[in-house]
Amino acid sequence: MNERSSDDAPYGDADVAPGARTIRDVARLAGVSIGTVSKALNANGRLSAETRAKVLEIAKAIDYRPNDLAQSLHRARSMTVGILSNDSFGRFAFPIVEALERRLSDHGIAVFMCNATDDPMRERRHIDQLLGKRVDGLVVTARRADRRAPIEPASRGLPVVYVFSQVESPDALCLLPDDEGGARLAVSHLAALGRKKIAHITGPERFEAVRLREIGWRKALAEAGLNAGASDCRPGQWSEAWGREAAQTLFSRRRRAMPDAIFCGNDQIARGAVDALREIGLGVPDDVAVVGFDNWGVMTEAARPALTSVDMNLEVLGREAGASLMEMMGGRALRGVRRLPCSLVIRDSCGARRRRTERGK
Amino acid sequence: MNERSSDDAPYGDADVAPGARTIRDVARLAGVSIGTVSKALNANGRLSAETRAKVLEIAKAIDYRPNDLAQSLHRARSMTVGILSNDSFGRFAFPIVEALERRLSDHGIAVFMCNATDDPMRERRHIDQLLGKRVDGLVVTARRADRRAPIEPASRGLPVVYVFSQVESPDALCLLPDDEGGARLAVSHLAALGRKKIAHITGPERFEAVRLREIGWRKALAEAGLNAGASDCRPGQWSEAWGREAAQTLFSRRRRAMPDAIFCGNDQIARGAVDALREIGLGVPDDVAVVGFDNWGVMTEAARPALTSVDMNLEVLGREAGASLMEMMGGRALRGVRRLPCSLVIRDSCGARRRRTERGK
DNA sequence: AAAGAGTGGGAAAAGCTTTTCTCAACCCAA
DNA sequence: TTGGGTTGAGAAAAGCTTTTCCCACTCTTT
Repeated sequence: MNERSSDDAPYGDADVAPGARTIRDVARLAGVSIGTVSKALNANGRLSAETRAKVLEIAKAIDYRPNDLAQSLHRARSMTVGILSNDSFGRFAFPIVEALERRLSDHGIAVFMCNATDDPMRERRHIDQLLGKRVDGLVVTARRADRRAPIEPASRGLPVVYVFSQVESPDALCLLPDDEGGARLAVSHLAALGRKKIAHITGPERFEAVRLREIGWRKALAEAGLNAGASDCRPGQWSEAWGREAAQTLFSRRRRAMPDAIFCGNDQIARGAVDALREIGLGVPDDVAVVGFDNWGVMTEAARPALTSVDMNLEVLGREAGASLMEMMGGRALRGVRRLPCSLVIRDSCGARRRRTERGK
Repeated sequence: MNERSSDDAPYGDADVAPGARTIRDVARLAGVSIGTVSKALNANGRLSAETRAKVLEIAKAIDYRPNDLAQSLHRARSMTVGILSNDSFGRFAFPIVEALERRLSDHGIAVFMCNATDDPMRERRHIDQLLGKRVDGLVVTARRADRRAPIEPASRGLPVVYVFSQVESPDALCLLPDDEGGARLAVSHLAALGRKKIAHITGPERFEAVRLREIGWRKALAEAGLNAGASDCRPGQWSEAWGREAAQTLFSRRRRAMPDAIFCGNDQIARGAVDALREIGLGVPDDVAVVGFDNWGVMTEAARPALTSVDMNLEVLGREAGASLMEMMGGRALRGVRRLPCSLVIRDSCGARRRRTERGK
């Protein structure tokens, strides 16, 4: 216990210069060269077990951590990517970005977050900054009505993935939810439950998502042998107020022309609709079934009854974006538009759930 | 036009090696040394105007961008900070993070986004990663019921700011909204409008914010010479359902004991309350005034009537966090708990707005 | 015309790693 | 005893900038 052993030296902070420890500190304390330290830490060259152990011990004792900047400089890969959001990160971008960050950070890749808020100058500055930092890839995300122009550096060979946003160039890789498919899912479900007259209240038509969801609605109606009344599709706003207003209009018709189901373009509209129906005195789902879109918990759970809704599986979108980006960073060239499937989350507003007749068991 | 001029050489991509251009490429094409290029780009040493112009021209032509990794390595400042979020970035963290990012990126500082989702292992990994990347500072944010343990590397001299989250150590700098003050603002406002019996429906008591808002409510009542009935404070859940339920209970009392105002712990509760009141047949704000907390647009605008609500000014919080972090990175030591003021956003549910009697003009 | 001052640009070090190449020492066998 | 093979570790270059120091050249002045 008293002999000269590795326990003798505590290697306190006093032994190393202030600031972060460098490989030099380890080398000096271990009495070896910096090359040897590097080899020991990376289990790389040929070293005696003793030397290796000694180095590792010291490195741990002084809490040495390799400088990623130097590593990146050396291997010409920074192990970082940038995420550029245009509309500020909102309800939609978040789950995506979160899943993406998780995916990438599991592979040791860190994520720079940049928010351009639709300001081209800021976007330009951010891209410059990211290029300066030598990011290995870029993710561009934004909820936008229209397609955006591709980011410039794509031409420089930097991998770029557009997620939840579509770009004009055919060489870009765009990941999007399958809005049309999601709409079909919802409307087919309603049709399968026996609904005959399914209306559609939705958001502003300048959104591509609105147009695609309407197409899905029409196709599903056609498949089910139903037809869309001339005034059964009501584009408007993404708000509860619009949902209420449109529902009121829809149900101020003569009784025969009233819908027995509404497929809504988002959950806020759907919630407005169920509120209006309740106030009119119609039961949901008994008289009218309602399905929303987005599966946004705050809305679906607070609505009475709880909303059945289409989920865009944004986390999957984020994960796939991460996976695609990593493939591209690995050298593969990906391009084109990929639309990932939505799913339908069934709650009480569509009438598919068996009515609970008893409370207890 | 035909003479030898600087327009002769387009300096196409063919003239430089693949990958990002380096200062060497510029030096070679300009026929000067790399030191000279550096001086020209940084307007630093003594150079002839010609040389400087030539270098700048070439740098621009080949789209040269200094390698931040090398710069950071050299000046031992990475110009990056990490943002560590514990609960996933949610409705609260977003505005903060966004303002923070904007503030920092205006100073050329890039932001690493890390999400630990309350997993200590992930948090540890993220911190290690950030330290490896030699971030100049760290922001920790999270909406949590309880105080968290301080991040470890704080002891190493790395500036850390806790925002929207409080930490046990007195040496830490914590930025928080003034929950108590916000509550007083709301309740004093109601009292000033002549309300005599102001109830409080709020969230789970394990949240410090709930406890502080209750204190604010009590103090404001006392200041106004009102007293809090024994059952006028109702902690519960952060949900609309709870808001409805609590309001129903509150108004199933005998008429004399009914409140004429409710201060709610958040906007969801407030919205549930106004819905319940409407269904009971009580008018808001005529019979009962309601004030929410958070000023969350989705709720305040959709509620009928639109909710008056306390705004925590999260963007200000984010901006201040950025400013504080930069001060700390500049060498100043900041510590302690700073609570930033809330403000009251007046809409229709509190009765302060003049009732619109005419529609047209 | 020569000496001194001033000016413009280059060389080199430093910042931290990784990796390759080289070298010294040791051991074993002939 | 000597030579060859093996092993362990160091030296140095490369990756990209910045900055300091120094040198050579030119212009001015006496």
